[in-house]
Amino acid sequence: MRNRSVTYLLEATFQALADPTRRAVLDLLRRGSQPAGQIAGAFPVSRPAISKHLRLLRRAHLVREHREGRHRVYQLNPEPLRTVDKWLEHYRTFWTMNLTSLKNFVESEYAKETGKQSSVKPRAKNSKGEN
Amino acid sequence: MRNRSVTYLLEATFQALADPTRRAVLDLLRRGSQPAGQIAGAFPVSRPAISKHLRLLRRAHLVREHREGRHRVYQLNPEPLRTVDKWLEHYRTFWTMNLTSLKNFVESEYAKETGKQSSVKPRAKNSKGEN
DNA sequence: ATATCATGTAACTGTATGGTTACATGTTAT
DNA sequence: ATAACATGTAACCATACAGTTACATGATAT
Repeated sequence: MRNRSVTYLLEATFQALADPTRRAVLDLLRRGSQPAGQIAGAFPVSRPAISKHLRLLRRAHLVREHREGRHRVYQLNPEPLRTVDKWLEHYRTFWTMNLTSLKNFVESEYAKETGKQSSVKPRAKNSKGEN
Repeated sequence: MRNRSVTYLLEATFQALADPTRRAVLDLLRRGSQPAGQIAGAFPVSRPAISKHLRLLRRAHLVREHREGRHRVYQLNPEPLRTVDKWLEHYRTFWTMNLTSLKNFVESEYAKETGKQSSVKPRAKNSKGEN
């Protein structure tokens, strides 16, 4: 379903972005569309290797391809990156928060859930001996 | 420095984010730190499987771990996601640009239909045959 | 000391990835 | 038709990973 689609899209996208060569291909395509051979020429690996990278990028819909004579021109499609951006949204609040207050927040949440005292700050344990 | 390079960090991060279970773990930790066992309890896979996921998340520095008695409490570390956010920046302009061109496209279509002038310059076709 | 709990690691399996070279397919030029 | 070009795919190899079960380690409680 939709939820499944987003999950799958994110999976394919992150997977595609995990490889430095593929990220470099995207960076390259930011400057403009290019045929496969020209893309391959920009990297120190074999042409078939790039062909396979392009396949993964296609699978993630990060690039589109159209034929132009005997060339296959690849074009950047930023759409999936927007999905990544949206996914990041949940976490953005975390780093805008001051790191110290984040730490406190997280630890107090843990304390609430477990009823246990977090080991960091307060030493006021009950009658138990410390150290 | 342990921070080899942004490239390496991005690689480990995207790699870690590629798995839906690991993303779910992060989503869980957004609510608060938890010991490994409790995290594992939230998923339908075996505990060692989660343990390995946590190892990858650790490698990407997406979580931190500290011992608390016989528990190992895992805490979200959003820092690498900030790096991802920064990486996305290059592409963000891209999709806002796409939205802009889409807007222009829609407006020009509207103009064609109504004969109204829009902000998009009318294409002066050359002598080439048009159908 | 011993049992129990919490957790990581080893060993193993099946699958995917990243790389290579060799080959197939389709397009353009002669 | 044929040669040359652009590109993808197959076959193969090594490595990584996601999952499993069995085992090792370390902390608590008795």
